[in-house]
Amino acid sequence: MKTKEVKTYSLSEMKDKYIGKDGTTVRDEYEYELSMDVLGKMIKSARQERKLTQEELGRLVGVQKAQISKLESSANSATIDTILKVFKALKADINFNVKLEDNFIKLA
Amino acid sequence: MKTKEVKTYSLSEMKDKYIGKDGTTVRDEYEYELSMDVLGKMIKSARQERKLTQEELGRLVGVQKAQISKLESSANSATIDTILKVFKALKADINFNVKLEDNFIKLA
DNA sequence: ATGAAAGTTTCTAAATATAGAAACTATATT
DNA sequence: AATATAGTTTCTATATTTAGAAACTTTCAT
Repeated sequence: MKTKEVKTYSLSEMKDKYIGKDGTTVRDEYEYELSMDVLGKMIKSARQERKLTQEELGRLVGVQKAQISKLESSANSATIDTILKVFKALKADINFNVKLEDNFIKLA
Repeated sequence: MKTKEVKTYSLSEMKDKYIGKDGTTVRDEYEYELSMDVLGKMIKSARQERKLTQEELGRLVGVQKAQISKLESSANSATIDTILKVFKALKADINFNVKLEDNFIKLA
């Protein structure tokens, strides 16, 4: 997998952007640009919110803790299937959207 | 890849849910549950909005038209890398979020 | 400082995705 | 109906991901 150095934000940094509103955080409504990097961090963050160790999450997913570690550190580019399996085990919903940019020019 | 039969909506069906607001559609703000199925349909829909054939998109991504066809029909579970490559070629931003469900019970 | 628990890395094997090429099918257009 | 264009499927090869197991390292509590 080819990787590129990009400015990253820690999850907590990103989550700090949330606006507290009578108890419920809007945090989970915050949108992230899709990347394996952020996805891995989201898995870790969700696992921690569930108070699970990598081994426990592994058991829920049906894999070794080593797999969870690899996913969280985005050691490689996971398949959609794998991502879904993990979030399902965490009882988390993952939603997305696509937005076309304005600057597209179709060349002949 | 294991698949499951689920009730699906066509992209246009889904997009019909948008609320028109002075010219600009809110359509692109609509959120979809992550699945290879929907992802494939989004690629197709975005490609069509760009007025590209599968062959042309293939050229932009750097693959044969057959690959684009496979992705759009979700013949398999793509990797995040592949998904990103395609949306990048389409000059489209893909964002996501994760929401923890309430009904999680950690068993001992 | 020691020990236990949690997380990471490395090795190997197996499964799956990616890819091109070519044949095939479907869709339009005239 | 014939042709061109667009999209799909099949075949084969290669690359990559997934996975377990075990060794290793880090972190944390005492």
